[in-house]
Amino acid sequence: MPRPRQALLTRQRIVDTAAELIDAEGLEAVSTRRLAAQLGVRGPSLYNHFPNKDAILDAVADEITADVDIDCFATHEWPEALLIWGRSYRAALAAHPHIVPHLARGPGRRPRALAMADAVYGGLVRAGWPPARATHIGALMRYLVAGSALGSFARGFASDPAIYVSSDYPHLGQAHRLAAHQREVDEGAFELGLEAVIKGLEITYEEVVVDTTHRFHGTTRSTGR
Amino acid sequence: MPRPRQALLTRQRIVDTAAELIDAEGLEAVSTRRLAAQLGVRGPSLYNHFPNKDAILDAVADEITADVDIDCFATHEWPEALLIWGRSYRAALAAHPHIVPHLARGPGRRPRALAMADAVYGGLVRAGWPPARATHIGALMRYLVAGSALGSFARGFASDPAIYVSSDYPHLGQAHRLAAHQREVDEGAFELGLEAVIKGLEITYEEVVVDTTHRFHGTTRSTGR
DNA sequence: AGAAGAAAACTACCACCGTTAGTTTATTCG
DNA sequence: CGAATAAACTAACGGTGGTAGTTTTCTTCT
Repeated sequence: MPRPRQALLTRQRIVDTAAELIDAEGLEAVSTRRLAAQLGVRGPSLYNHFPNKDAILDAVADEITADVDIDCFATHEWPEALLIWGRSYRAALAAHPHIVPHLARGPGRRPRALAMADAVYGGLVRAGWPPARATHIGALMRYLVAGSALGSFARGFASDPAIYVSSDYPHLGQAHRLAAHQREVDEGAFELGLEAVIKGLEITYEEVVVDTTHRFHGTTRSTGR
Repeated sequence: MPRPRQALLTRQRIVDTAAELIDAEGLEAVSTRRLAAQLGVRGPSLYNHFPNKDAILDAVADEITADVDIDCFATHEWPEALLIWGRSYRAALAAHPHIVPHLARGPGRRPRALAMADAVYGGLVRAGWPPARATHIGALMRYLVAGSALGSFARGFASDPAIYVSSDYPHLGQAHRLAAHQREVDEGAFELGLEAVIKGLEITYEEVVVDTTHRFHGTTRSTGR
């Protein structure tokens, strides 16, 4: 079957179908042939629209972060902006957790991720954070978001309860019951971490930014570590 | 070549060689044939010692976490124990960052990871943390450690500076210079996060544990969220 | 209108992947 | 000593990402 009168594929259709497949059967289930079959097409046809498989997954990842709220950095003070951004970022990834391992394999070409980094970095620097700290805060937030979104990784516990009867792990008898509600654990851990981090950063902000700027325009040396 | 007089392979030798290969060329470079070749052997021979490839990678991951300090939970107050554990955990993973994506693919059979979870959970509960909170704290710490150890993922920035000239990202001109020293960024972000989290948890601890226990043995209801 | 070129599907491969089956030989155990 | 086990091998299976080259359609330019 040569070029059809009406094109069978679109970048958008490929991305959407890939996302569905990932959500339904996980990242490993996505092979070029399998994805193509789902699209009623023959495998190599995908390469008319994407240079390789990674580019498809990058596009899926990029799409998923489309509606992360980054305007908040223009409309709110930095602590609240971090809260809003972090929660919407996490919600976006947690809705498609199977894509998260792909993020762990390199930066890729994801324009929206760059736009996000830009907004966060810009907002923090504008608020007075030193550039290096702004970068740290952005990275730190990504750790929390990605870690908690990826249940299967956050899950330090196996799904087989038989493991925990071993007396090698005397305290885990109750813990594995908690692990059964993994969604709640991840959500709770994220909220706990998010709030703790922002609390801690507000203290650091007073020391590093406010004191240094307003008091006597002094050296940053005194902030210690 | 049938069974040799002296066995060519050992579980330990396979694990060590796999770790070297991962460190030198990354996780994707490890195929059973390639690993076998490095061991002077023929691929399927590995299956005399491990049930499958994942088990080999699990063993590597487990070995790498061998000297994470978990005794600290027996010898220190919980905030300092978290600090010590977190830093040694991160150091262990950061020394072999290419293995981290494998951790993101499920719990696997890693006895040392379970022992670690047990020690952390036990230590926190012994210190008075409610079980659910102890689980959250353990998960939260793993987010920070894994995220910061995996530079290539934490790196929200591509290595190609040409991307950042685009006016779509007005604030990233300086940021990508920081991204060049990715090791330092990850280390800085981790330290910032670790200290902020512990600060924040100490506040929460006062509210949730000390107040509830010592004041009037009240209900836990008042701690809110 | 007609020629030229790009685009989008295809078939046929390629090298590689993880894994299984079955073979041969050496070691170990009863 | 015989039997069972263990550790290497060869051969092969189905699947993978990706390339080359073919055919036909659509678009664009003169």
